[in-house]
Parts: sequence; structure tokens; C-alpha cells
Amino acid sequence: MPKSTLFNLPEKKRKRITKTLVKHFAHKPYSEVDIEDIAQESNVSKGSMYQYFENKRDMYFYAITETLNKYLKVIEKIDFKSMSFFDYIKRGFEFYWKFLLNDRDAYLLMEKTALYNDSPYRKEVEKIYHSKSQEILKKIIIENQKAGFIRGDVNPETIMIFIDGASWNLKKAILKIAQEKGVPIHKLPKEVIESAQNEFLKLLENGIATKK
Amino acid sequence: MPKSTLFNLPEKKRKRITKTLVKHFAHKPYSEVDIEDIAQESNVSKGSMYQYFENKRDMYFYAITETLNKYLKVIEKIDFKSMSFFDYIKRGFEFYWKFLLNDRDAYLLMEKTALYNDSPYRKEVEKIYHSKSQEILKKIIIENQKAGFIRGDVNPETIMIFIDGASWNLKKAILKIAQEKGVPIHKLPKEVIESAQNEFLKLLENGIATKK
DNA sequence: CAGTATTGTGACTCATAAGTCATAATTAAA
DNA sequence: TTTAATTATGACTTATGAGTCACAATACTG
Repeated sequence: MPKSTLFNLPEKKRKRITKTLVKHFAHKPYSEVDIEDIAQESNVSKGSMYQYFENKRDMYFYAITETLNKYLKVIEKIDFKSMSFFDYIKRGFEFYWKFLLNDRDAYLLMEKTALYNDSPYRKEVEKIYHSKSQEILKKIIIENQKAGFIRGDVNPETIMIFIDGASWNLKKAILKIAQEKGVPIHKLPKEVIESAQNEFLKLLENGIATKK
Repeated sequence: MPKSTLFNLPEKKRKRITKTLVKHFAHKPYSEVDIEDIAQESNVSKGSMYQYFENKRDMYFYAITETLNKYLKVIEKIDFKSMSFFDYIKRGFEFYWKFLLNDRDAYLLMEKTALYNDSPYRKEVEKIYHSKSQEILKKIIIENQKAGFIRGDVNPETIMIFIDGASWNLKKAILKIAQEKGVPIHKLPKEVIESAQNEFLKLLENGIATKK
């Protein structure tokens, strides 16, 4: 946990530091992140960083939880009770892209946390991601199973894992398309994203098998 | 690429080194792997390691490609043209677990490379890994669309992405179960793995929506 | 078996970066 | 305005580990 000094800081300064932390941990493997760099980029001395945080690990976890919380705040605004599960997923994607456009680094850090994190703290980090992000999804699935929208003959945990995995891959794929075309995602034709999403939803809803 | 000296080595020695490399890169993040340790464990001096390889990166890529090739050799034996898609997936899982039991470290390295790899060479590595296994998968999907087993109204690329993501996550989840129970994966009751797989196939086949 | 070539070695260099700390600057309190 | 408390700083310490290299051991050759 960051020291209290961090929270005594003027808002602006703290945000600057947070942003830089997120950026650096999003773009480099843990061991290659240099606190000195972060300090400089935040217009703060390295010594100060150690006034605000216990150590590097502390900075890393702070960056991750801040990001995750920010994302959750967005996602939790969706009132899943007022819509079908598939609309919810659709809406979730929308919010997700918005989040991504607003703060690319935050997105990258989340992606890394969920997918490739290989820091010395991988297991701890995975636990945080699971409890914060996957649990919400699971809750909604259970809710929808009760309401009869989602099949009840499969473990909600499995469904959650299924969706989480597939949807991350979709996000990745869309980013890859953008990258290959050499355009930023927000310049990717809306149809491209929408059609990918719709196909994804079709598969999610009814599976890949041919229907008679 | 390793230097020629590596390949002049007696088979036994080279294998010992390879095995140690795989083990270390499988268990620790790239930056925490210490060449000195590897050298010692292989009964070789650190200096020698640098006779055989250009540098650390070289050792890493050698470990990875060796492992991948070994796995592909196994996977390519499956004659996927003669079976339905769902059998293929099932068979794929089987091979995967077998590989895991036979050569744990190799398995772990593959998993890490594909799932959490966060080395400075992540993107290069991803290219090597993904293209191969995804390509095979995509081919099979197209084949099965033609044969009428898989719906034809969705882009095969999307289906591939969907399956790839979901199934990786499933593997991850099974590993997590094992970990939570504190047992190694090969001691996990067969039913646990099988039921997870079956549920996965159900979702894949018919989707998550309630069927009337 | 002398001489040449190849391979093995580990002490050493060198760069890097985490974390500390004495001191300076700033702010708050009296 | 003086004093006390808090916060900022960056030079310094220290640990680490990649990569080198001069020399030793071993193998090859004629």
C-alpha cells in the first residue's frame, strides 16, 4: 500500500505520477521498468517516489488496482438487470472501447494483467484480476441463469471463463487488425468492429455448430 | 541462433543443457533467469554457455523453439481430415495433457510462452507461436464448414479467435483448480478435467443461450 | 610426441537499477 | 518571524548478473 504521503499530494501531482506508473508498467516487463525514469517523467525525484511508496512492488500494485478500479467504475454503470445478457455484453464492449480510447495505457496494463503478466508477482496479480473483474461477470451469469436466459446445465464458472477468454481474444484480434492497417483503433471503420462483435455474439449465443 | 559449438557437443551434454534451459525459462520470468545457475546445474561453466550461445536471448529462443518443435511434432501426427471438428478439439486436449505429463518443464514453458510471456521478446515470440497453432485450427474450421459441421454464416477467422481464446482460458482455469487444491495437474482427478472439457464443448457447440 | 587447434573456465569488468539517507527546501504552527 | 514539522532531493551504497578474456585443459594432426 502506498504511504499516506501519496494521498496528501495535490491531486494533479498524484495523477501525474499515477499516469506515468501505469504507462511504464503497461509497456515494459516489470524488471525493465526503471523508477528513475518514472520519477523524471513525473517531474519528481526518485527519492520522492520512495516517500510515496514502500518499494517498486508497491508502485506496481498501485498502478494495477487503480486501473482496474477505474475500469470497474465504468463497467458497473451498466444496469445489467434492465437488459438481456447479450445486450449487456454488447454494451460492455462499447464501454470497453470507450475506456480504451480514453486511456490507452490503462487498457494495455489491463490486458497485460489479464493475459500475459509474468512479473514476479504473477499469482497475486491474477488473484486481483479474478476477484475484481471475473467475479462481476460470474455474478451476472448466475443472475441470468436464474432468469432463464442462460443455460443452467453448465457451471457458471465455466461459462465465465469461456466468455472472458473468448472476448479477450476478440479484443486482441480487433487491435491486431487496426495495427496491421496501421490505423489507431478509433479510426477503424465502425463496421469492422461491429461486425466482429456481432459474429462473436452469435457464436456466444448459439455456438459454432450448424443449426438445423 | 546457437553457435556451431553447441551442435558439436556430445548429444548427452547438449540435452542436459537444453533441459536445464527449458526448466529455468519455464519457471522464472526472463529477467530472473541467471545463466550462472543454468551453467552450474548443467555441469558447465558460465563461460562455456557463451561459447555455445551468442547471449541470453539466444538461449531463450533456443529453449522456446526446441520446445515448440517437439510439441508440433506430436500435434502434427493427428490426422484432422479424418475427424469432425469436435473430435479434433477433444483430441487436441488429450495430446496437450499427455505432453504435460511426459515433459513437465517443456509444457510449462509452452504455456508460459503462449499465455503469460512478458519477456522483452514477447511480440517476436508470439509470432512464432500463434501463427503455427492458429493456422492449423483455422484450416480445420474451414474444412468443417465445407463439410457442414460448423456454421458457415460466421467468418472462420472469427471462429478461430473465439475458440482459441476460450480454450486457452479453459486450460488456465484447470491449472488454477489444480493449484487451489494444491495438487500437481497430473494428480487432478480425471473427472475434473473431463467434465470441464465437456462443458466447454457444450458451450462451444451450442452456445450459452437457453435452448427451447 | 611436438605442435596446433579447439574447447573449457571462472575471475573480472561493467552497466544497471533498487533502495537509503543526510541535507535542503517548503510549509505549518506558535 | 522564529521554530518545528513535513516533504523533496539526488548522490551514494549495494546487489546483481550479463558478457569478456586471458589462460588452462583437452583434442586433433602430421
